[in-house]
Amino acid sequence: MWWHQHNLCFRHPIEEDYSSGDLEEKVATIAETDESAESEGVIDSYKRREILSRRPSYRKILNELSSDVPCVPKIEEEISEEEGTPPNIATMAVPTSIYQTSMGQYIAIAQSGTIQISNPGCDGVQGLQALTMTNSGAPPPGATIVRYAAQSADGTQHFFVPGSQVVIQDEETEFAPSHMAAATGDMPTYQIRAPTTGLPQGVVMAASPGSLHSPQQLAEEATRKRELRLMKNREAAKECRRRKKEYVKCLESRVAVLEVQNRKLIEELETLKNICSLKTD
DNA sequence: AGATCTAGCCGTCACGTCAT
DNA sequence: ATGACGTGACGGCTAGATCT
Repeated sequence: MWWHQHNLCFRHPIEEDYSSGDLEEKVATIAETDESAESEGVIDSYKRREILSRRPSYRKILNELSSDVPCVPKIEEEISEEEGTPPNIATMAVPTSIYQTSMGQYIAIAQSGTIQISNPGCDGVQGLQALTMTNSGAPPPGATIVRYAAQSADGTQHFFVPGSQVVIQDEETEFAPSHMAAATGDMPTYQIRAPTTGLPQGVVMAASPGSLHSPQQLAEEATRKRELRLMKNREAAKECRRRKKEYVKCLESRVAVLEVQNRKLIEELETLKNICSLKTD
């Protein structure tokens, strides 16, 4: 596979990643026809899809690179799989679930119901922020208001918690009673609710699939599932793009390093040549 | 100033891979 | 077999640059 070779090669994306002869032939054919097709403004997207599939994840590729070259940083694995509990969380209450947000923050949900948020970039307890669950209040039915002692608020954040629920940062504290918003000052409010983004905020689908009977309920369930899938895919796409950027940056830095090495080797060669010519004279 | 181009980002779809 | 996940492709949107 091309990323196993120790020489860097940038190729048209359509050419990437195919080592089997059959596929290479296909790729070559497609790559050639691609140009002509593009000139005609016609691209066989079906064939292209066929060729473009089976590409390993950027994480895999980059980690392959990093195993070859120690200076290449590895892309972080999911904390639940490889990294384990972040150190600044491990020192606190024993969590039952740990999640990572798209902002890189860790959320630990303890058995007691306590939610802890930590910023991986911060040291020790500084990066850990406590959440207080206040289930008894005026918030909409089914939604749990979570007060989050944030140190800095930078836009809306969605956190995923067990049971296909979502923790949603409410910048305007629109679902918190005004007196609560006043009491929390600048602290943003968070809600835990079902990910029904297509439905009005605060509406929670309570029915389980097994208890659905009417066509309307089935339709609602289907909509809910679709919304959930879209939301997850949205997040996945963001993460994928982030990894891709990281991957490209890594390749660029490798190019820079290899160019320097190449220059040095050329200089060395010239020096040796000069020495040889002097000796022969 | 308005039109056009370009690059970058995002959401969605389709599809392959992997784990269960 | 099936669901979750990762990623390429595509189209829409936007901001900045360039052209007329």
